[in-house]
Amino acid sequence: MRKHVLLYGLLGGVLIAGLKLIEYRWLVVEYSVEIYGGLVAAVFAGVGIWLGLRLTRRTETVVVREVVIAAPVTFVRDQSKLESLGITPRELEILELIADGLSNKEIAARAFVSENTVKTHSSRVFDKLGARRRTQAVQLGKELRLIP
Amino acid sequence: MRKHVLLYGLLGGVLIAGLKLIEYRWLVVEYSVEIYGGLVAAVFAGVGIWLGLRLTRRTETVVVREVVIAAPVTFVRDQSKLESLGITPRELEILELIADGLSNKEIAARAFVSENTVKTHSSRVFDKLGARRRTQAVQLGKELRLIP
DNA sequence: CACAAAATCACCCATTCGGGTGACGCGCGG
DNA sequence: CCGCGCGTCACCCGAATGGGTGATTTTGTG
Repeated sequence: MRKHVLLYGLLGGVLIAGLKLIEYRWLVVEYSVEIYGGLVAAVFAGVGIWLGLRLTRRTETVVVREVVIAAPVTFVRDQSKLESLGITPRELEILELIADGLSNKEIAARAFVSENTVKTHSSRVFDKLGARRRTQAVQLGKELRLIP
Repeated sequence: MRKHVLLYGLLGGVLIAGLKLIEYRWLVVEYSVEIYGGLVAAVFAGVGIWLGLRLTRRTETVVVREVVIAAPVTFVRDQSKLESLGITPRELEILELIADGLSNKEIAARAFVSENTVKTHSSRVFDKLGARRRTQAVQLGKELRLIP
């Protein structure tokens, strides 16, 4: 920065000196003062632009901040698969309870229905999932993103 | 950019005109040509700098890239829990197959052992996990990071 | 209201599962 | 060499599970 200012001053001095020299030689007598002014203007404008570029050279800082997004534990149920399989809300609920490792009896107690009802729901959901065992139903349910 | 160039040209024209005017009024007769040149130089240097600034204005770009680091599919078995529970490799293997939704018979076929052996292993692993059903064992196994 | 889908419950039967017990062989470390 | 842990296998029994059928009630929608 300071270096540039000094350089600018020095350059200016040299130019002034040069102009002075030119002036007394032939420019003034040969050409009009407009030419002289234009020349000076052009030179200084050029120097000005150059200086402007120098002074404002700003390295384009690209800050790349890598942010680790919160673990995608955000379970989203695949509603479309749920519909395409024709699994009802109640059946899904039973499936979730099965996945929690509960027995039919425990599920019945928790869902306020009879054990037979739980069996019916589970049978239906197994059928829709193509599962033969509850463990398989759980495995498929997780794989198909029906349960967390 | 083009706008700036046009503006610069226009400004230059106006200045030239102004100078022309000044020239015929009093500047030339009152002051030396050095003053005149200096004035022109100063004006154009200023304009040049301004133009330089305009043309090179560069906004500091901060790019924030949100990167999802390696999905937490990196399952690491909790060896310590495995040891503290006294679960043997074979038992763990059976547990994994149970988690895959296989029946004891299927597991027996896959592990090249009799169904009775599978039952023994599963019984032991259930006991060590404190599970009463295979679904519960799977649930606990996943929770304890023993199986994926 | 009428109809369909969903939810509820029951019963039967075969299979699977879980729990318990006992036994045998193998390899390793005291 | 002997004991122990591990893996293997067998048998029994009761409970849980699944598979099938049928029926009633509830609920939502046209």
